[in-house]
Amino acid sequence: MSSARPFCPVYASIELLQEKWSLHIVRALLDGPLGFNELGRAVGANTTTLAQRLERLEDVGVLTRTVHSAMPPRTSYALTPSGLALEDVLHAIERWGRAHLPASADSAPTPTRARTRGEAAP
Amino acid sequence: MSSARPFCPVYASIELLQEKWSLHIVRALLDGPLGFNELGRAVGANTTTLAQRLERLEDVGVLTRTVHSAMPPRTSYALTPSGLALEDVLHAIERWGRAHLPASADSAPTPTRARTRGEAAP
DNA sequence: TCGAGCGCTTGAAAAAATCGAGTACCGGCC
DNA sequence: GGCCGGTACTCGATTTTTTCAAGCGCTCGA
Repeated sequence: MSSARPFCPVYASIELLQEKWSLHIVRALLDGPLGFNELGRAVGANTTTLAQRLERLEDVGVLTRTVHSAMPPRTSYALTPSGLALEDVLHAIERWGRAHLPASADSAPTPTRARTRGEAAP
Repeated sequence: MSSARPFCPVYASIELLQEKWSLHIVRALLDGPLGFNELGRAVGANTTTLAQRLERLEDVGVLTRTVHSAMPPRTSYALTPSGLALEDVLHAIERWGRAHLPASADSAPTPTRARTRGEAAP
């Protein structure tokens, strides 16, 4: 097995996906493109971090930013094929979460859409 | 403001896995149980965060801490079935990383060992 | 005998995320 | 017309998270 590798794609992927909100962002975008604030509300992130994360995700080619009109501001963020491929990861996480997380309740009809962010006490 | 917080397992999973080092820890442990410092070196984390993360991961039932001897300190951390189930997630990430991450872009920190750490510009 | 290693804690510093307000303009309500 | 709330983001200040550095009690290998 290679030991002295200067670049490990797995390590790098983890580092990327582990940044706060990146997975949430991808998840939200799997349902279709969204605008900036729209996205922010969907995942529950603040605008500052969101902008940072979006820039990074665009950088690595996970999503694209499309400006429809400068003023009035109208932008939309959409996943690239690369970002779409992250669906597998999200799916694996989803499966795991449903199977192995505190089974406090599962009768929620609307699991998605995290409006109010919050630290849910289990 | 009736907080209709249905508790979304997917959201919670992401929040958990997104904490720094947690995925790295699980990945390292997939190869077999490790001791505290051993694990720390394997993933490249500092002891403070590591202890924190391990406690949390033990809390949610992803891994178990086994103390073999108290005073020559000897402890080992191993994945539970639940933690082992995260292999799917890691696998998905690995596949994605290999397929979609540019082999020469983005400043990836060193994988596990080698290299002097601490490169972030102020 | 002596230093190195074990597992982990503490307190302070650095890095990252969050809050809150602000920019420049549009569309709807009345 | 006049006012509110929405759009996409940025800047400065605060809070949270992660890291650094050192150390504890003890034991093993050289």
